[in-house]
Amino acid sequence: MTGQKVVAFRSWGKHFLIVLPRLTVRIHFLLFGSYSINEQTKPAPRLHLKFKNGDIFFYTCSVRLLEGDPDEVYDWTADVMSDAWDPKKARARLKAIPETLVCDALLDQDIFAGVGNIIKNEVLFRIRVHPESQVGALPPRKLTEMIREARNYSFDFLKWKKEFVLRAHWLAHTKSECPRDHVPLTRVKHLGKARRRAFYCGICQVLYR
DNA sequence: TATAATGTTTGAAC
DNA sequence: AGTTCAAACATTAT
Repeated sequence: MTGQKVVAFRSWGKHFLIVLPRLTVRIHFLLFGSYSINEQTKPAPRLHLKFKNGDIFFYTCSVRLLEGDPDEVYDWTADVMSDAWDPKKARARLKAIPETLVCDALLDQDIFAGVGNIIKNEVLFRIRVHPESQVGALPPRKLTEMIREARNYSFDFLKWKKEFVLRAHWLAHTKSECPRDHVPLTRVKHLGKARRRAFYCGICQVLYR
């Protein structure tokens, strides 16, 4: 990497990419990762890049090198925040896995790259779909909504995150009462194949089977 | 203060 | 050979 110029900073889903002429550094921040620019703010950086005009530090993250052109590695149409995001492709991919529970489908990075557990819970609450619904049982309009809100909520997430008000906007995730029906939300510790936390309302979120 | 989680990879176990 | 599962990573809010 020494002496090579950064060609681009990019992202695909939860991957942050530092593109150099012959290789790409792939950062994944996992649960607790962070970065700082110019000053080191934490004890042990996983990666420290020095440039003529400054520095970048990455902490507690996964760092991997990718050979070659990222356009050969990544399918940008699957990235929910990309300009290249293609909802029709997402729909086709979902059609191929009708038995899959929607709670697992939303976390599938090959379909919804970038969507995580918080977004999963909030999207399903917004569209009033029970997390254990089967993809193939969703009415066409609900499927459309799920695909649309996966992208939509991701942009809300980013906006609120930057304003430090993300948590304040959660309607279901970690909540104990349904803001619509004022009944206790169901909290499941390990739901679906992904075995991730789920928060949902048994009244307004419809189970499609 | 102890606990659990916004996520992924690895490797053992089945 | 395929899947399933827990551990590991190590920080932070609750």
